[in-house]
Amino acid sequence: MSRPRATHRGPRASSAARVPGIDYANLHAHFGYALRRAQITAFAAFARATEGLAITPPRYTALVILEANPGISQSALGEVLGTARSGAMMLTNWLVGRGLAERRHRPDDGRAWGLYLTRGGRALTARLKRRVYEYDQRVAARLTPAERGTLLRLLEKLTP
Amino acid sequence: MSRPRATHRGPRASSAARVPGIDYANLHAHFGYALRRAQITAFAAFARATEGLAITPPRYTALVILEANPGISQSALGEVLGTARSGAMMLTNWLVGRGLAERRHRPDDGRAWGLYLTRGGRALTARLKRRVYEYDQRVAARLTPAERGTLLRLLEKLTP
DNA sequence: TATTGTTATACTCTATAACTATA
DNA sequence: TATAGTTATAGAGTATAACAATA
Repeated sequence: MSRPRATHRGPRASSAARVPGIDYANLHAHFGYALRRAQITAFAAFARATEGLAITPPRYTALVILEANPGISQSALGEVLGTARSGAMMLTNWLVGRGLAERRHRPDDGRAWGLYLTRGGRALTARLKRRVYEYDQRVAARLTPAERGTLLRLLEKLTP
Repeated sequence: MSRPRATHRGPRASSAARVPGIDYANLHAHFGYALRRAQITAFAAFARATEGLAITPPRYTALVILEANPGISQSALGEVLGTARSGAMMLTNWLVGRGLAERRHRPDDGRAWGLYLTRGGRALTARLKRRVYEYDQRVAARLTPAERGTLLRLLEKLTP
């Protein structure tokens, strides 16, 4: 996925700390392992930022993408999220059911929907963006400003 | 989780590439998003490294932990993996069912098991470690040696 | 023939809670 | 009373496959 495809059920308490007395061998020298641990930390921050709002990472991504790409089709949304069409549909159903997004028929293509945020969806998205950004920066606060830029650059370089 | 807790079902085809024509807003400036994309790349490499072996990240972690901590209890293993006791049990059942690990009664505590790799488990673990390391390095090859060290250091610093 | 959306189904992983046996 | 292991159950998330409508 491009595509943050999350398996994430909402707030989780787990931390990424090492268990004392355990020999981790060379696990921590692996990028896959180190990335996973860091991601758990970032997930925990996301969960706190969206507490009580039933927003998961893919839902958040969908809101941001819909805001920036009004009229996008369900298939394209699924492609961005890296999920199958059926998954994009259930996600869209959830957004529509909450009154956050709506489907509009496309004049040019009778098969596809155009997806749009509702007023409530735009309001929630704006609020979420502030909160998620705030908690993201709180995680990043463990690094110096220079280190933050370096980390983002290296992560981007790692990803094709 | 500490704890690489994977939701990962084996080889997955998804890539982490951007979809052309889509406005991603400032998603890529978020550490949570960037970490997730990088992790997807690392997962894909892990899947290739373990192709056909039915090894998932938590299973791999369990093998490495059992190798380095012979006699560890199921509860401790669950704590390392960041999963509930029931999850540690199912994972252990899987390893035992494949003949990779065995439970031995502890002389000092009648409640707990001591977990040990079998000879086959040790052989598979040794093989997996080489392969996973190889693919991990292949991902890291997109970075210079200096950048690799920097990335690991920054990821470690990000994680409490 | 290919594509969009839809529905149904199954599978994996995980969590919770209740139970037992030991401590 | 607390802990290790076990079992059963439920839930979220995802994938696959088949179908109808449209291109």
